[in-house]
Parts: sequence; C-alpha cells; structure tokens
Amino acid sequence: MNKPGKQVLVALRQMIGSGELAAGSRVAEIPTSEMLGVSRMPVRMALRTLEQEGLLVKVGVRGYTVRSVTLENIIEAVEVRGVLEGLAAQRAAERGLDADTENALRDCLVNGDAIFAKGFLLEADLAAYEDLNIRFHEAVLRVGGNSAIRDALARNDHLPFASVKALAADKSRLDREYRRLNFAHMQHHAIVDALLRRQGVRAEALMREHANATLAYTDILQNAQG
Amino acid sequence: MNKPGKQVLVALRQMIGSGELAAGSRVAEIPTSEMLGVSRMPVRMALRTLEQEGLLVKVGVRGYTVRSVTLENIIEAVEVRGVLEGLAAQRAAERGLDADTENALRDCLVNGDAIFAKGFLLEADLAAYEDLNIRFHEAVLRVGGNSAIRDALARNDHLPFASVKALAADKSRLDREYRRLNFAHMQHHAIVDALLRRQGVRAEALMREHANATLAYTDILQNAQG
DNA sequence: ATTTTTTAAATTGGATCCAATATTGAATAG
DNA sequence: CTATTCAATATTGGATCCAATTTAAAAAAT
Repeated sequence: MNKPGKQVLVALRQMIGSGELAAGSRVAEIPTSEMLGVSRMPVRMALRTLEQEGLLVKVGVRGYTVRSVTLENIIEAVEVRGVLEGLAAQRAAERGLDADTENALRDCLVNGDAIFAKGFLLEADLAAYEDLNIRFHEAVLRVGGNSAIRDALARNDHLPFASVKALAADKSRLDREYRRLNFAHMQHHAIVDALLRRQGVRAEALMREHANATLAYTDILQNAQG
Repeated sequence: MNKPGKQVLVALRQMIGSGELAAGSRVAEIPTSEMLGVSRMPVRMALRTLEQEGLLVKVGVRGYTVRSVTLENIIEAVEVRGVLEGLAAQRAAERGLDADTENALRDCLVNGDAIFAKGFLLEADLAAYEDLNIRFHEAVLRVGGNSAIRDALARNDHLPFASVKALAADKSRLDREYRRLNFAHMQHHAIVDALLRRQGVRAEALMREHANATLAYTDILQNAQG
C-alpha cells in the first residue's frame, strides 16, 4: 500500500535536510510531482505542511523556496529550546519525579558514566550517547512538560541542527567530542541533582545553559550556512 | 473573485473560536464544504492548516475533531508565552533599545497613564488599552525577538485566550478591570525601566510574570472549558 | 434471540481537469 | 536602439471525478 502523501513529505524533508534541495532553490508543484512520480495533490499538501514547519518559505504568489538556515537561526532556535526545556525542568523539579522517571534518569547517568569512564570515545559510543541523551530529555519533558511546551518544542525542532536529536558529532575528532560530550553529561548530572533536590530555578538555569551543548563547535555547523 | 482558501480558513477559525463549532465535534470535509459553499479542496487545506495550528486534532483515519481547550491548556500556553516573551525582553535589555522603539514604548506608557489617571475605566478605554498593549508587546519583540521566538509565539498564540490579543476584558465589571489592567500597566512601567537600565534578568522576570496578567479572572475563561 | 457475515454508505486521499493570474518574452512604435 | 505593450506560457488554486478503506447496518445462520 503506497501512501504518496506521507512519502512525499518524508522525501522532501530528507532532501531539504541533506541539502539535495539547496537553500533558496525554488520548489514548484509540477516538477516536484514529476520527480517523485505522484500527482500534484500530495505535493501541494506536503508543501503547505513544510511551510508550516518552517522548512519552506512562500515567495509571493509563485511557489516556495527552501528556507535559508543561517548559523544565527540555529543559535536562536537552540536558545528557544533552552528556555522551553528550562521551563520543563523547573516544573519537573517543583512537581517532583515519579519513580519511573527517576530510574530512567539515573539509568542515563549510569550509561554515560560507563562511556566516559574509559577516558576516551569510540565511534560506537557516539550512537550510545545520542540515544541516552534523547532519553534524558524525553524523561524531563515527560514530567515537566505540558502540551504547550511540547508543541513549541516540536515545532522548534523542525529546524535542522536545532533539535536534541541533532548532536552533529564529528567522528573524525573523537578526542574533541570526548570533552564536549563529557561536559554535557556532567550537566546531566547537575540537572538530575537539582531535580531530586526540588531546586526549580537551579534546574531551569542548568537546562537552559545545557542547550548550548548542542552548539559547541560551530565549524561543524558551517555547512548549514545559507 | 473570492479567495475560498483564505475564507474557509478564517471562517473555521472564527467558528472554532466563537464556540459555534463545539469542542469535540467532528469536522468532516463534505459537510463543511457544503456549509461554506466551496469545494472540498480548500476545506481539506484548511483542515490540515488548523491541525498544524493545534485547533483541530486528527482522530484516527476518520477526519478531525475540534480540540477541547481546557483552562489548564490556556494556563500552560500563557506560561510558555511568558518564557518566550521573557527571553525577548532579556535580549532587548542586553541589546539596548533603538530610538524608535524607546519612543514607542514611552508612548504606550503615556497613553496608559492617561487612561488610568482618571481613576476609573470607560468602555472605550478597554479598546484603547488593548491597542497599546499589543503595541507594547510588539515593540519588545521587535528589538528582542528573533525568528525562532516569533515562530514559537505565533504558534502558541493560535490557542484561543492565550494570545496577547485576547485580554478578554469583562465589560460588565469595569471596576474590577480597572485594578487588573492598571496592575498590568504598572508592570509595563517596570519592564521599560528594566529595559532602559539594561537589566536583562530583571526584564525577563518581569515579562515572564506579566504574562499572567492575561489570566487574572479565571471565571471569565470558564466558557473555554472543554 | 444473538452473533457473524456480507453489503452498502460514508469519508478521506489522489488524480485530472479547469480557471485565474503573473511573469517573461517578443514585437512594434517612438 | 530602447521602451512599452500585448500575448503566450508557466504556475498556482479550485472543482470534480475516482479509488480505497472503514464503519455501520441489515440479513442470515446458529
């Protein structure tokens, strides 16, 4: 069972994310539909969705262009993620952790400690850290989040490189990544400590600062320059 | 030449906001298109857009229902607006005000002072205050905002009652509104003071708290109960 | 009488066709 | 040779038609 609508959406998202559709290039209905072998309808739907997500910008009355994402845009989006996750952390601290979430967070800390105790990073560690990092942020959001926070974060994360899931680790510089990710992991420790002690403003400040861990090496991000 | 697409969108938004389309009720393509006298296409587009905006929720594979907005949802959205506008205020304070924005903010303060100096409110004052309130928040966002903040705010404000534009003043209780809006206006004074003194964290805290001024009388909001 | 199966109706997603509009290019006039 | 106007083409938005799927209702069997 083919679902052209869904397929067009993921195909275009992937093309934009990978740069196959360059920033600033025009995206018209007819060429896109021919390229993907579907009719104009699913393409039209996908374009409206991608515009809502902020990946495309409507240019006058004549179709869309791929949004140029500047380094500044990414920094701004990370800053916004910081205040939103900071709010979630504050709420989580004030509300207190349930047993499941506390266990999930402790598990993230133990996993990370095992990775960094070696004193160096292997390539496989990057994927493991990325996984535990996502679990960590999801756990905080599960307790401290609400629908408004989740909506705002989901929308904000549509921007490439701004999401928690986009650590953009540099596999060729594992020594440098060790220091960066170990620092981020120590922040995780501090955040859990604040959450367990019900220190709301401390948890918020830590989480807000922690967002910047995504951006440590801006040269990695230069390929996002539009 | 009517623009069905735009008209369907505003019509449905208005119907949802006014409660004409009750929370939880199903919104199908064919009945809606017949009701509005257009084809199914603009309706289909509008429904996807309204889903993205969070006013409709997709129910399985069978169409949409109007989102039930609880008082809790509104409180949460206002809290999110608080941190986002707080971030904008902090950035504005750190960056400093340009002359135009400083004049615009001072103008809002003068206008408000003129309204509240009387010691009571007339019905016409409500519209005047609403106008200056919007101008105030737009001015702060003009200096301290960025694309990520603006996007997140625009999306957050789609929820009825959560926006700056939804003060929901109670015209039948002008005495009570006097106290509430005067309080909000005094907060405006404090925020401008913080901005002029370049006190970023103070500006942020004030703006974040100021968001709650939208919610002073929860009984007004009870009709939003889903 | 109840349950299961089959059929019909409703509804969404996709494709094609049609209309309106803007942009570009060509032709003509100054 | 340049500028202006007119026409043609490209492109989006809307309408109608078609297919697939799900739900509900009705009929039949146990």
